[in-house]
Amino acid sequence: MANKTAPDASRRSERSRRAILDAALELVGELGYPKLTIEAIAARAGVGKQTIYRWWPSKAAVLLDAFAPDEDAEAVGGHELPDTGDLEADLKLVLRATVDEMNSPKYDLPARALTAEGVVDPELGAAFVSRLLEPQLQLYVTRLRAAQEAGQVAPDIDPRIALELLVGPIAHRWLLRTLPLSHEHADAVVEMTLRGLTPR
Amino acid sequence: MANKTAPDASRRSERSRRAILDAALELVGELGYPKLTIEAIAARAGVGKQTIYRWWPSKAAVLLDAFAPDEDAEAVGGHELPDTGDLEADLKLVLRATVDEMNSPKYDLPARALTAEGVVDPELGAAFVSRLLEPQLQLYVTRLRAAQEAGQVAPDIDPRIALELLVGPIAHRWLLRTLPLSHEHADAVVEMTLRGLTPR
Amino acid sequence: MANKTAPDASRRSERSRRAILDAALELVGELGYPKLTIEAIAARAGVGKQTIYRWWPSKAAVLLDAFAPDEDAEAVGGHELPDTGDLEADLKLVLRATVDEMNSPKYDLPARALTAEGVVDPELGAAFVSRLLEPQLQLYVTRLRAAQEAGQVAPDIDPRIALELLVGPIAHRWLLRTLPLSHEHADAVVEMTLRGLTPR
Amino acid sequence: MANKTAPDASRRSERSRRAILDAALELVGELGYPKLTIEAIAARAGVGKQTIYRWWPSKAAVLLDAFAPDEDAEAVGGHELPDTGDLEADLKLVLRATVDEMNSPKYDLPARALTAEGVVDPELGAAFVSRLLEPQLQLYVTRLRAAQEAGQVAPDIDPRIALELLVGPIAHRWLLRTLPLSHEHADAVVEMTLRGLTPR
DNA sequence: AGCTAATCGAGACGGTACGTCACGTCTTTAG
DNA sequence: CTAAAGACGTGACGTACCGTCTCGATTAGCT
Repeated sequence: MANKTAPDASRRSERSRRAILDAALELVGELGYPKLTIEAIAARAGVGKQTIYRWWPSKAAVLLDAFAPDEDAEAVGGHELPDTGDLEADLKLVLRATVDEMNSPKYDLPARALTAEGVVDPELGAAFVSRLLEPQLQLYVTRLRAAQEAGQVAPDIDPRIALELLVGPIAHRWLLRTLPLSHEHADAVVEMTLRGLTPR
Repeated sequence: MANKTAPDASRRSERSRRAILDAALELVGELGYPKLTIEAIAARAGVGKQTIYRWWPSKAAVLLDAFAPDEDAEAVGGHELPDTGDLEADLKLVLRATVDEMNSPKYDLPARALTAEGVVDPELGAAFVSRLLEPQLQLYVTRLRAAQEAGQVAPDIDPRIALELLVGPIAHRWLLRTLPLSHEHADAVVEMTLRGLTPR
Repeated sequence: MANKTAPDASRRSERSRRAILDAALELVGELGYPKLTIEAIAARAGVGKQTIYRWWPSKAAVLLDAFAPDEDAEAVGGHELPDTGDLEADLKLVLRATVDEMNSPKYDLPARALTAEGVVDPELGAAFVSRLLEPQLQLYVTRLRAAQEAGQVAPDIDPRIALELLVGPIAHRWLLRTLPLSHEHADAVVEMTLRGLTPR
Repeated sequence: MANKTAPDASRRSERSRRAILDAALELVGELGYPKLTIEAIAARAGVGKQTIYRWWPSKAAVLLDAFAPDEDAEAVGGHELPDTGDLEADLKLVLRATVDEMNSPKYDLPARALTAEGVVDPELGAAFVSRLLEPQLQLYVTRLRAAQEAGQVAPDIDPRIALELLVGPIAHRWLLRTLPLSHEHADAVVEMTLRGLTPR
């Protein structure tokens, strides 16, 4: 029961909403997240500050909306992973694409900002994960299950953990900048994940 | 030629340094990182603001110093990983300990704060990695090489990547809170990393 | 030619008008004039803001209407001053009543607010004077002229100035709060005005 | 006991104080009191807003300081009324000067603003009266007492009331704008006050 | 052992952004 | 078609911290 006299969403100005979201994306690119201010977003969007505060609780939330695919827009850049029958090749393809994305400033900057904020603000983090990350991860689960049915992956493997072995190392390098991300690295992660360390 | 009139470190007040570091740690626990302010640290430490600005470039740097083991102090809770000859057991032991640490608020809060800040501020991130993270990761490299020599790990495995398969998934869950961290999860990661996904 | 699309007074809602005026009076008592807002009046009156803006140019104007006797209503608490033939007694009676009014919070607060606003806003001031003050002052003129005809006041006296000698000192104390208003003070003003300072 | 952690007045910047006071006076002349904002004063003075809020509770208080003679500066435009032995002439001189002052925009605007604010804000009103008005009024008391000793004023006259008969009517016209202020009016007030209304 | 220069606690300063409030205008919805 | 409701752009509010800058009052470390 919202007792905060919630605003009437049906009267909301779509014009302003878009302007705010666009301005936020532009500015995060120009200034970086820490220097991004609500006042600047409002100014750039030609909007009153209150219009931002009315609809979003924080600049992170604005950015999340700005960055997230529009609700209805089907899928997040495709709603399934490729399945050529060759699991290793398919995973390499996808992880290489991920690496490319993370290496492109257009994606990198806002994504880092949101991720960092989510690390520290659990509420935002939850939103980030459920709206952006989890749908992506489910694609891996689906693909891995298909591989399992095709006998290419051992039946006792938990696809959730498997996915983490693939994605975790990439995310680690990306977020912490321990070593550069590269196609070679992505390939190595896929190969090692599929085969394991132990000699056979 | 440092024309910034660098302060004379020999005259530095150890008393103030400790008070600042302690205050920073206390406050990050009480308020969380975003509400942590230099003014509050100064007030809590009974110190002038300038004394902080003289010695640290940002609140993140203060926190890094506060959180980091004292320079020379012999490493970060031990300078090697256990080596009982049983690689799987040893790794489980270590990763379970890591999980426990991440589940304890005393470690979790400041560590998240620093990590998040490092995600977004490359300079701080580099310091964080080289002072805190990398030394830890090197321990894995060392242990894995030992296992390689003992024939428990295939000779063509790159220990750096291997370590990422182990640590990446844990870090992923910790930072993004996709799913809870647990001993079971740590064990599963170790097992899957060692064996790989492919049926054998 | 009024091109401001003047509202059609014949369609005006009397219900809303009264509610607004009542709300304004209530609120000025509760909050004082500076904290009185149009939004609060609208809310209290259960009225849209536009309904206020349509009919009044400012909150001061609302308050003026709220405070003023209804247009045609027979004058401002009686349309003449008493005339018992004893000028001094009559004036004391009237000024004592004025003092009492000014000492009663119900009158004091909105009257001060309006007066203060009129001091600073000439337009409102003019309205205030012509609608509320001047009719009152004319009563003094009338009474003084009667006294003049009865030979109780010297024929060369300008009743307008005389009235100011009576009313000015009371208003001075009231508005500037130099010293408290009292019946004794009112009496002293009447006596001194009638007799003058010079020994006779 | 000030528990608001009062600022340390000895460290106060005289430079900023003057700039603020000057800016306030300038701006009240340019914009009028209601449009005078603290932000504008700060901007014009080249000063942070906090520096104003640190030392003054309201824009009215700033203006009071700006308008008031500097504390120590001896007197408020002279510390006594003229005494030529001719009371009537002396009073006319003084009241005519007062009228001139009130008719000059340079004095009129800020003085009205302060007076109006004092009418509505008792705290400010008290400061206004005790710092600016009362010292002036005391000069009348002194002059009238001298006249009393010289036998030009009846001994039972209360100089305080007498002064109000002189000043009240002028203030009344000034503040309420009932009729214009003029030398003739001032003269008439003096004459009528001295002689009274009653025929002699 | 005293001098002297740096650091220290303190906090005022010019700023920027915050999040809130009210303004006066405009649009949408229910009677 | 009016009027309630309230979202909107605007702009000021008063507060919180920023990072810089004086201030004495301790401290050192070097004569």
